[in-house]
Amino acid sequence: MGQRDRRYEVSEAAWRVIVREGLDRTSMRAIAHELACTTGVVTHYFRDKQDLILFALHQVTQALLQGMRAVQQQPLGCDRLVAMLLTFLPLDTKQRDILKVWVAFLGYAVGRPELMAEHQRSAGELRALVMAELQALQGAQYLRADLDPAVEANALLALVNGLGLDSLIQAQCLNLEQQQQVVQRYVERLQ
Amino acid sequence: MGQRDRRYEVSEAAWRVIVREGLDRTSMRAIAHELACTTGVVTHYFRDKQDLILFALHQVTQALLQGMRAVQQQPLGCDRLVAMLLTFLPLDTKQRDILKVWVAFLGYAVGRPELMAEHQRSAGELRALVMAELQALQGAQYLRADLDPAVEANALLALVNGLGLDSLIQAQCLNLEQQQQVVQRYVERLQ
DNA sequence: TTTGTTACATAACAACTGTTATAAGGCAAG
DNA sequence: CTTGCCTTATAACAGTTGTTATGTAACAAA
Repeated sequence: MGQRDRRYEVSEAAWRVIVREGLDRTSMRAIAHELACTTGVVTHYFRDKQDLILFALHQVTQALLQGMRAVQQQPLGCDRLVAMLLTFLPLDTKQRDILKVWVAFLGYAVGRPELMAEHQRSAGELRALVMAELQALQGAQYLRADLDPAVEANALLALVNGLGLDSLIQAQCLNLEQQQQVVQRYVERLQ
Repeated sequence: MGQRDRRYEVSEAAWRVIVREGLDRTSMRAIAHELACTTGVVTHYFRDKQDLILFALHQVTQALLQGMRAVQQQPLGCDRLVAMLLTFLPLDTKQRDILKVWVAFLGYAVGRPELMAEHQRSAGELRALVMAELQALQGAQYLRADLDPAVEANALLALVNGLGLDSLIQAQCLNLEQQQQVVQRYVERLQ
């Protein structure tokens, strides 16, 4: 087991504590306890707590990007775009946890410009992917030529972000099927 | 100056600290310092810190509801619905701060079911308002009769929530005019 | 004036925080 | 074996946290 893997283990332990107890209760000692070891391990693989936080936040971005890239295996088409967008909805426990950690970090970034900048970069990468998808669909005549890919990419991401958030809050919201329909219909209107 | 007002002053001081420094750095002492007094004031008007947090969170909900109810003065129509939805977008500094505090609290509520339930109640009230508006518009033949008000209310709120969030992250996102257009177009499709 | 309530200040408490230094064991290379 | 590195444990540090108790003015009611 390399040191790389150990870093991931610490980060994943941090995730579990964040999801279960909240980010502010995720102390070095709590992470170590989750990993069933002492704080010596945590401090050995991460300089600072901020170092750990940034690593864990980066993991969130990677998880989201990985989910989106996975559906790029499918053949080009509007269904692929929809599938890509549905990646953001918390359909299983894992994606639900990803969203929870993401929200926790976003709230934590309020009043912290350097962390908010990290979110900005992350959102930029995701938007670029969706925008490229839209342009590809436009080029293949799947979508109308008069719409602005940048605007639509933002709108679509905002929509799925909002839907995912509502799911997290569990505001007696739409079930997953209904959420998928909402996204589906929005995409259909772009055709 | 009654005791009610003093409670609001403390809560507003807490808001300012949250926006400027982040929720986790918003300690009793920081709030007192922001109010230019000692912690005795804070502890005198709030039993717990949780008591203070819940009050401040409730203030966020009230601020959002107040903004939505204000536009209900306008004559019924699709423009009123759009105006109601635009309430959630951070067009000025105050609404931007409201959104920041809201996001901070939402992230803080991860791993805290009782706080998440408060968000749930808040979201429920907002959704009820939008849903009532949709039903009124349907009754007046402004909107198509075949669409489900509950689904559309959720979708619309998700859209504006997502747009507002993107604005907060400042992800080189759409400017306010473009965001308004996105909402406007979505509503037009419901007609 | 006396009394009692409200409003605020001060100080101390134990618990917890991130950080750091030091030490001990595991294990491969020489 | 010895040497040195990697990993982990332990302990202590100074600072911050929420909470609580106590003290002290201000001020209205009696």
